[in-house]
Amino acid sequence: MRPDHRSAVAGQRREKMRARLIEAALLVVAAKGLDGAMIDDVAAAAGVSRGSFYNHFFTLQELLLAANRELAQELMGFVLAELAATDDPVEKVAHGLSLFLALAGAHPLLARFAAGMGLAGLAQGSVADAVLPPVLARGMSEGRFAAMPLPEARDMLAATLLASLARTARDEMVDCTAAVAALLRGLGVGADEAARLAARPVTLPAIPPDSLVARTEAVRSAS
Amino acid sequence: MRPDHRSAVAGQRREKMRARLIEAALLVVAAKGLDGAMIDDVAAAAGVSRGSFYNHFFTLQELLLAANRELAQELMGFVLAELAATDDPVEKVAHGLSLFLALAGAHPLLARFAAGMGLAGLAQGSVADAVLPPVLARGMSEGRFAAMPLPEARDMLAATLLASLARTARDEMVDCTAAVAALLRGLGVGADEAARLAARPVTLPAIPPDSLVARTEAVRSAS
Amino acid sequence: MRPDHRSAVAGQRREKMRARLIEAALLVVAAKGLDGAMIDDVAAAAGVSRGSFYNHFFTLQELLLAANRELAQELMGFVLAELAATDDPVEKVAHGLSLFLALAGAHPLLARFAAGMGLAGLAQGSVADAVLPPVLARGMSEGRFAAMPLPEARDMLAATLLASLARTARDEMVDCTAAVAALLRGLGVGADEAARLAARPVTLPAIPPDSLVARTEAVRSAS
Amino acid sequence: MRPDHRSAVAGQRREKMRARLIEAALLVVAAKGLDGAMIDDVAAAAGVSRGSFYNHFFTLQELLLAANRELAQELMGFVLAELAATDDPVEKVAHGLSLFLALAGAHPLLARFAAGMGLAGLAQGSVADAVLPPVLARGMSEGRFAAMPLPEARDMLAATLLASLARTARDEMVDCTAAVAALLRGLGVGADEAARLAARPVTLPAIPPDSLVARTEAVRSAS
DNA sequence: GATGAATGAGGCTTCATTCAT
DNA sequence: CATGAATGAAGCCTCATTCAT
Repeated sequence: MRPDHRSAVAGQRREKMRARLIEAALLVVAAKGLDGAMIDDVAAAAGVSRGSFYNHFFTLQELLLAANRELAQELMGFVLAELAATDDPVEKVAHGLSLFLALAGAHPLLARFAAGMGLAGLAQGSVADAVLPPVLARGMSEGRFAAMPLPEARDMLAATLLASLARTARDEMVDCTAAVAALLRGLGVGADEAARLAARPVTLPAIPPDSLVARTEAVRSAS
Repeated sequence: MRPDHRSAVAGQRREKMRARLIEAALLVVAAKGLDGAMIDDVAAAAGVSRGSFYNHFFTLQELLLAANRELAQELMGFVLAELAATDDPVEKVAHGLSLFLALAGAHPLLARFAAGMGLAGLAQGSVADAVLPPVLARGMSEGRFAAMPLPEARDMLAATLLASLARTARDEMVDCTAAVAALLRGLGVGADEAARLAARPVTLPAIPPDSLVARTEAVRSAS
Repeated sequence: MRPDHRSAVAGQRREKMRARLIEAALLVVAAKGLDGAMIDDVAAAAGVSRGSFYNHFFTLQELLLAANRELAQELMGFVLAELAATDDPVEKVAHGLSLFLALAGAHPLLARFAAGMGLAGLAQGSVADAVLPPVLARGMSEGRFAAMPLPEARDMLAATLLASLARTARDEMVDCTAAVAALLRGLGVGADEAARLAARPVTLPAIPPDSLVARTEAVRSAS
Repeated sequence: MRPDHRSAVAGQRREKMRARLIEAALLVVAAKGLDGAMIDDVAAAAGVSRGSFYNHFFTLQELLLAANRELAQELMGFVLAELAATDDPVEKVAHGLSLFLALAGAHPLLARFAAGMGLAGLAQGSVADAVLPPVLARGMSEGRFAAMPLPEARDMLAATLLASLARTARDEMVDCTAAVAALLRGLGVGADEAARLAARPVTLPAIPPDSLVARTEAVRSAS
């Protein structure tokens, strides 16, 4: 039990509490909406005291942003892992969008959370902002996409996906194939290729049991 | 001064107060965001007392929805008036999107309000929901647009426009031509035609001085 | 019921609530000490809601300062009224100090409040600061007091009185005659004259029933 | 390393920690005032953890009283050492008051702390209460001071000194000579002798480098 | 209708204290 | 002993809503 061991243990516990709060935030926002979420709710959902919240975050906003960031990073990780073998930018975008929508359909909790966060989740610095522009740029430079400013392209994809999430969150049906095909066309992909790529069936990525998504689902189904 | 004259005068005053409150709501939401807006702020911005607010609306939510509705109706009216002479659905959509973005660019106040209202402003029953589907349906049936479910098409247009408004509200530049061209391609319009239609210069619709938009700008510049 | 009448009535009501809060503050500080006083206590003691407090004061500190100021002004008014006929600065100071101590002895509530406020009550801008220096200056220029800087003289008088109030507040006996005589000597008055003036019996000033002091005593005895 | 050696070492460490906390308390109260001081501040200023505080004191109040007591004892020790050679009670009081004011002037930190503690620092059982009455009693019995109750005399001296400290703490100038002369006159000393004694120049007592005062200054200047 | 004082539920934040490591 | 995360009681403050004038 040397000092560095002590502090390592302390750091792990701290990290664990932070993770619990983030899971709780996902659950609460999914259940009561962004504006219905309160610090007390989150603390209660995490099974900790009100004060513990303040030991880790200054404001609810800060926690929600952290949750949004971690969630997006994790999802993006799953999607990118699945796309690792794909080299063509058009296929990458097509399959990526489909995978993303499939994930949201399989985990309505996430759809509700993301929809609740709204356009704020797309802001500069978001994960979408980090991942989309490079592949779009490559596709344009290779002539696979029509040339257009990156922000406009990114916004069209991200905002349309977000609208789909919002529909999923409201339990409305979403025609993913049509949505992806339209977006591909918008990027300049030919109608036939767009239709073919959008129609390709997707396999849901495996969700490791210690991931944020899995843990949150576990907590939810337990309650 | 017969009773019906009295009540007519009273009705006019009532209507005027309602209008002032709606203008005030636009200003306040544009300035402080949806969540920062409070009844007191709105009443103060309208130059009336807190109590007067309750003589006209039950909740702030109600006022905001009314403001959103009136604003959207008015804007849509301007755009549709401009499009009255256009019969082709593709041209109608192309020019309509361009006009809408141009209006938002000219009146950042509106962009900020609409961005503040978020995706909620697109919900079922919204003005966008009333206007877009018919013209999209006609375009599809005439073979001018690719066939796709209407909700997906409407969401792509509305959400992408909203993202553009949000960028305008943040004082970022928006490449309207590129955005409109991408959306037209997404709807199935050929790249060349999309580029040509999106590039057509727009004339800002005239804003009648007694319109909500004009009055709000007047109040804003006075303060 | 003309507009100005309406607003006059409103202003009176506002003033009344302010007065009630100030009375309540005196009672609460006297009962629980400066640091024990809380906004809730004051509101409850005034028989009004928590929110009403905030309609009139921003912070408890502000209310306490207002209470201190009003109390000091009123007391000083009683004392000065009694001294109106006295012209000699030495007599004025001697009798004024005695009267003040007698008032405090007769109204322990005030002693407790003033003692609770501590030296802060003597700060620049206080009533003592407004009243003492002129008479001290006159006494010095007439050669009745030893020449010395006014702040030092004022502090000696005010701080020593405050210490006496604190003893009164703790229910200890205070020898007012001795204290006043010592202070007069400190100002440069001869020992004999100091003793004679300090020993002069005082008649308590009449307390008008609508004064802050009287109203506070009434509220206290009612509870 | 026999048990008693171990415990002796432990005792020294304990004593050292206690001293660090007391120094930290002086610094914090001087910087943020009595009511602004919090356990966390003190612990942080001492460079130890919150928990360590509780290993040495039960409450903040206890620490502050200890700090006040140690500080007063130390200061009084410096002053009394300087006065050891003086036998006459009048000279003892005169020089003692002057020394005390000079010390406070040279160490504004102490003035701020003492001013922050307020009249509470003068309460029964305080160091001033232990030191002043005997010398005042002797002076009165020898006919050097006017006869008066000891509490009144002690309060006049202590409260006036405290008011001077408060002025020093607010960075206002204090005319020590005038203040001391007035107090001596108040005690019954003739004006001429009072003026002469108060005007006598004082030599600041030497501050041993391991004293509380010196250590605190050292910590302060290091930060 | 208009006014704005009064209300109080509801949520926020601090900070003294405990306690497992 | 030292540490610092966790706790939760205790206060603070806002703001939607009511209501007498």
